Amino acid sequence: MGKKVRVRFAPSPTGYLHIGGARTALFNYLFARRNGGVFILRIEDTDVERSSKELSDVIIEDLKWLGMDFDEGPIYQSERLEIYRNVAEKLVEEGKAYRCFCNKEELERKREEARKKGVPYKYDGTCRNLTEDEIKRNLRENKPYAIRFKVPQEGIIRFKDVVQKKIEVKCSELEDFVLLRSDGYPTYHLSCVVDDSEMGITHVIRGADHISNTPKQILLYRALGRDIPKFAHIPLILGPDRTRLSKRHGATAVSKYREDGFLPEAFAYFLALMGWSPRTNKKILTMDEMIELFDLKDVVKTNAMFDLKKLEWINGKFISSLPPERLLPDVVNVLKKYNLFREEFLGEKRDWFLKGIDLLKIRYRRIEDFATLGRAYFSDDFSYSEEGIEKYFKKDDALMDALVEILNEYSLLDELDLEMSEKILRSVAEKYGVKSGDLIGAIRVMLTGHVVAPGIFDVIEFLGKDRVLKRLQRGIQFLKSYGKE
RNA sequence: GUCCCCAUCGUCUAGCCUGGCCUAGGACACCGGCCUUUCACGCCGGCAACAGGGGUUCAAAUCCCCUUGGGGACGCCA
Repeated sequence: MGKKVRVRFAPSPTGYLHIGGARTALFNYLFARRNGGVFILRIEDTDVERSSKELSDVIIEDLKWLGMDFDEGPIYQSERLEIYRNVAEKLVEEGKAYRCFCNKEELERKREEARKKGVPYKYDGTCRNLTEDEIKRNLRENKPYAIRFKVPQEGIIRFKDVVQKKIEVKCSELEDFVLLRSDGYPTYHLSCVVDDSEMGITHVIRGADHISNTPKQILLYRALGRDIPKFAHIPLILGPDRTRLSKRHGATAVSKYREDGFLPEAFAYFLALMGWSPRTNKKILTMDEMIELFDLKDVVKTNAMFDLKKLEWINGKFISSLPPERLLPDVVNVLKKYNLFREEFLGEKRDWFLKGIDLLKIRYRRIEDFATLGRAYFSDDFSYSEEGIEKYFKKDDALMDALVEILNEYSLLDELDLEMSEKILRSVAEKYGVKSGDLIGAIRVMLTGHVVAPGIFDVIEFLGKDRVLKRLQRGIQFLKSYGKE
């Protein structure tokens, strides 16, 4: 029996939650839930300059939107500074780390030099072998210092990544990396290792960009005498140009997709599909189903490219399959955004509103579509599409007569329902020798503004007698003056 | 440049570990067709890949080596 699984998502609040981070969080979350483990949120805000509380709040909000709730945390590293300092000092006492008095300018110069020469830069170890006296003098002079880890000169670090292959790096490739900066703040390596081990993290699931950090951290675990967790480095997400997805590829913030009308269920599933193979014939999976199926063994090694088309397809699938009640709040929001919302949609017309969502959802891929493509269903203020006019507004006497007769017949009815509206239309079409398709097409554009719509009789029933008559009148007027010859 | 990792349709991937069932499967996208009052949905069909070269073997997408290509890391950022 292994230990209880404990994983963490550890973003640094120097920007919004981006797609890559969200997916890392998701894999951690799925893994934790699948194994009855604990999912912890840790905020790595040790870079005071760039971190902010606002940003970490937004990240938490985005995680929750995606349906990921954490069991412990958020733990802020900025509140644990004392711990890291103590560990660093202890390492110095034990001779496993040392004070480095080199100043930044000096180091920058050496790095620059190395770059010019085209040789790989590595800290030269100037302060590694300082004598006791030199150290004392520096200290007495109050020279600022950083603490560096003393990397063994020889040996090979090997680890078996859960996702990748066996990875091995020679110690000679590693430099004496900084643990504690001269301002007293820990670097990533220190705070990460200290926290992971103190929090009892069993599996470190993170982006493949961290692979090269792992050997250093393993060394640190050893120096500290702590258990080394399992590592799972998941492949990166690439933009269309095959480089790591970043701001310049456009929208990378999760919040942007939320605003653009993507459903959290859809977005999470899409994220999971980049780098994970659920091995099932099911096309769409909910979060619970993903949890059921998730296994790190099914995480692939190759980087994935972000494919918006697929996201949209998945989103469309979710929109189609979700009950209108679930879609309602999102549709309300987007209608508000477009100034199409009316209070009665949530009041006396709620059922009618739900019916509308249900009618439309199967052909929409974004929530936004309810307000754009679906404008005519919720507002009387809409125009006819070019395509609609072109295709169905033909000047034709028989068509015109039929339209007028339909208008009359409809107005005689108490209520326009699905059956009656169709019965009347079909008989009028026959009477005037007009193809019912042409008649329906023209009416569709008059009622909805588009050539694309749900079944016309559904639309008629949904809009109701009053609106149908008004729109028909308006349409007939329009046809008289602007119809195509 | 140095080190590390990766390599199947345009894209996401199955198959690779434990060679033969692979004339390489699925999905998105794309293109046809059916259904239909339109579109969408749905259904049917099509296009399309083992990066290249050497081995090993009776047999290689699967194992080994090289080349090429791609990505990542080389900070007192995380």
